This record gives sequence, C-alpha cells and structure tokens, in this order.
Amino acid sequence: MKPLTRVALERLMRYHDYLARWNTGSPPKSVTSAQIGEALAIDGTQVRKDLAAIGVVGLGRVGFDICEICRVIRATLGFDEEHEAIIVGVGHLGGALLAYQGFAKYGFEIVAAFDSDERQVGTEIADCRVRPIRSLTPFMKSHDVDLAILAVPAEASQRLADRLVKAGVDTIWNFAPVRLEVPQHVFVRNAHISLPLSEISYRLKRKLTPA
Amino acid sequence: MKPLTRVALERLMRYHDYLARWNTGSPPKSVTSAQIGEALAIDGTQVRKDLAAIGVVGLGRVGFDICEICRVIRATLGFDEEHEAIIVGVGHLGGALLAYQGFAKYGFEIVAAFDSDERQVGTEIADCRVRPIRSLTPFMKSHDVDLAILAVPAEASQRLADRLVKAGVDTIWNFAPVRLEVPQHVFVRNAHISLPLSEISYRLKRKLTPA
DNA sequence: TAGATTGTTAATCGATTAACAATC
DNA sequence: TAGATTGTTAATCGATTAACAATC
Repeated sequence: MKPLTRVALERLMRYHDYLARWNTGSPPKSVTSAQIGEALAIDGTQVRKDLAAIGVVGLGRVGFDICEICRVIRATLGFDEEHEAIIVGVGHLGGALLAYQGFAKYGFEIVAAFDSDERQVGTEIADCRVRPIRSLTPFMKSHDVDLAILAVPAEASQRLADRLVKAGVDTIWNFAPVRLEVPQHVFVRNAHISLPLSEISYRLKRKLTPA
Repeated sequence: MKPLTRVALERLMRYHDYLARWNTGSPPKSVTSAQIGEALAIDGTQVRKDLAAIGVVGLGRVGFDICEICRVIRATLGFDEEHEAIIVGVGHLGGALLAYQGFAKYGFEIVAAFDSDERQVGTEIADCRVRPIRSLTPFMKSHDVDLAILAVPAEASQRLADRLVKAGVDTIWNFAPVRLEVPQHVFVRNAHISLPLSEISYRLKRKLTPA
C-alpha cells in the first residue's frame, strides 16, 4: 500500500479528533461523509476517499460507524503505540510543550527534558525535572526514546541535533526555523511556529491594498 | 495578479529567513537559485518561479541580489507594515507566544493579553500585563487590533471567537483543535500544535512494521 | 567566446472535485 | 419501492519537475 501523504494524515487526525470529542456522547453511532466534511470544511468525496484508503467501509443510506472510524484511524496512525519523547530546550516554547497535556492521547509521553541553561536545570515542570544537556547521552543509554522535540534557539539547533543523532535519536520534531543537516536515516519534521504569519501578514496587506 | 498560495507564501518566508540570517555577514551579495534550493531542500526551478512571481529578476551567470530578494519578499508579504496583535488565553502556550520575541521581525507587536482565569489577571509576562476578558471590548474600542491569537482550551474557543468577532477582530490565529464558525469576512488560520504528530506517529509505526 | 545561470515552456505528478452507478 | 449515501471512475485543477533556449 502506498504510504499516506502528510496532508492525508493530518485530515485523518482531524477526523479522529472531531469524532472522538463527539464519540463520548450518547445516541449517534453513525456519521455520513457529508457531516464530517461540513464540520471540518472538507469535501465529502475527500472524506470517503480517505476512509476507503485506510479500509473503513460505510453503509449505503446510513454512513460510517463512528467508533470504527476512530479505531481504524488510531490503528493506522499508530496512536495506540506508546512512545517516549524527550524535550531539548526548556525555554518558553519548550516549557509550554512540556506542560501541554495533549500529546498523551496520541501515545506520546514526555519522559525527560534537557536544557543547557544552568538556571533551568533542576527545576520541575509538569512533574518533569529539567536535566543538564550533558546527561543526555547517559539518559539515552537507559531509555528507549522514540522522539526528540527540539525547541532551542536557531543558532544552537544544528549543534544539538548532532548530539541527539549521536545519542541515537532518529526522529526529531524541530521548532527552530532552520533546516537541520542529519544522516539519511533520521527523520526531521519542521514546525516553525511563525510560518503561518506569512499568510496572515499577506492577507492583511492585501486587505489594505486590494488588487 | 493571482494571489499567492499558502505554500508559496511559506516558501517565500523561508527564503527570507534564510537570506536575512546570511545577509548580515559581509561579502556575498548574490545567491543562485540552486544555492537557496539546496539549503532549504527545494527545487531550484521552484525558487526561480517563486522569485519571478513577486517580480525579482536575476542575472544570467550571476544569480539574484540577496538584498533585493529580502526587500521584495518583505514588501510582498507585508512584513514592513506594523500590526497590533492581542493574545487571548495566557496558558502555557499563550504565555510562550507572548514571551516569544520572534514575531516583531514580521511586523507584529503584541499589545495586550487577556485571560479569564482571575489568578492570571494582573500578572505581567514580557512587559505585558494580563487583563481580564471583560476588558476586551473596551480595549478594542481604543486600539486598532489587526490580529487576535487565540490560545484557549478547545471548549472555550468558539465562545471566545464569537466575542472577538463581536469586538471587531477579523483575523484570528487559532491554536485550538476546533474549526471556528465565523462570519464570511473573518479570516481564521488554524495552527493546532499536535497536527504534525500524525506524520511522526505514522512513520514510527511504519518503521516498526515495514510494508 | 565559453560556460553557467536565468526565465519559461512543456511534461509530469498528485490532489481535489464532479459525476454517477451500486448499494442499502 | 424510493431515496439517500457509499464507492469509484473520470475530469479538473494546481503544484512540481524536467528541459532548454536566452542571457549575461
């Protein structure tokens, strides 16, 4: 089976979140592609294709079983696997990510946080003690870390990525606005927080000076 | 001229950030599309097309003028306009966004922060006093706010979006994993922080069980 | 002049949307 | 049966990549 594209994966996650919130309620057991589509501003045909792609089959005149959609999405995306993650860089953003409770429902648990700033080291955020960077390699030896969340300043990001890779990390979620040089086997997902401002700024400008 | 697409805008922003960092240095005044492309893992043809689309012309055998690229991107995306932004919801994420100094270089200044939690109100983050939600409408009357950054829990997001719209906001940067219902004239840019986890989780799963 | 790089057209690729027969 | 919804094929659309003449 051809791997799912990034946009398809994000749509699946949105279906999941939308239906999971709805799921807890009582009666409605089914949902149509049109309903999902309308709620999320996605074409109904697209919804049906996405569900077909992961093997969810619907019922004519009825729609799809909500529980089944959620279950299959969770299985396909791997939300039921338990993953250990670490955070490197406990500044404002890193601290916020550490305190954020929302990753757990996708199977990710943050097991450690590291920072080079001596003033941060030893403090505790969300029951997680901040450790010095130098303890990274020993820590990795005794833990099976699947993901490193890198939230350090741009200048430091490459250096720390190198360290992470050397310590055995092969998946990095990078919040610095820098493309990291890493070996082939390492997967880097960039998520620079400012990127959406490009569209926001552009639209504000256009409103000022319409074509 | 046809409006630029979201992906094109994000590429332009990446060119800008990459060259701006480089720009401060000394000698190199020119850059080729291939150089930019290699640095950012983007096809050289794509770079040339993007630059052509905003009216930057290069020189055969030489390349493009770095300063001109930056200048034209800034002008096109509106980074030189001054925009006032407010943050609604000063939890971990909202607080991090408030403290983040990086929006200024795109022309955005955060002029106020609001929260419904009485314990937050009155505290000061990054020289910005946190105000009670009820002061939102009066504040808007005396300020020209271009952007509201919405960083509240999912359950509260629609209610606060309604309030923002009523107070006159017409651009919202929404960090809650919820599609907001807003009038036609309001632009909402969603940026749910967890979305990239769909791809990360999927790839981790596939590594465990390769096709 | 020779050679590298732009600018642009054509080809490819993939994603989205429209249409509609099959199904319940 | 009638009507709504799925599942799937075809058409459209847009984005990316390849090719190459024009340019410096």
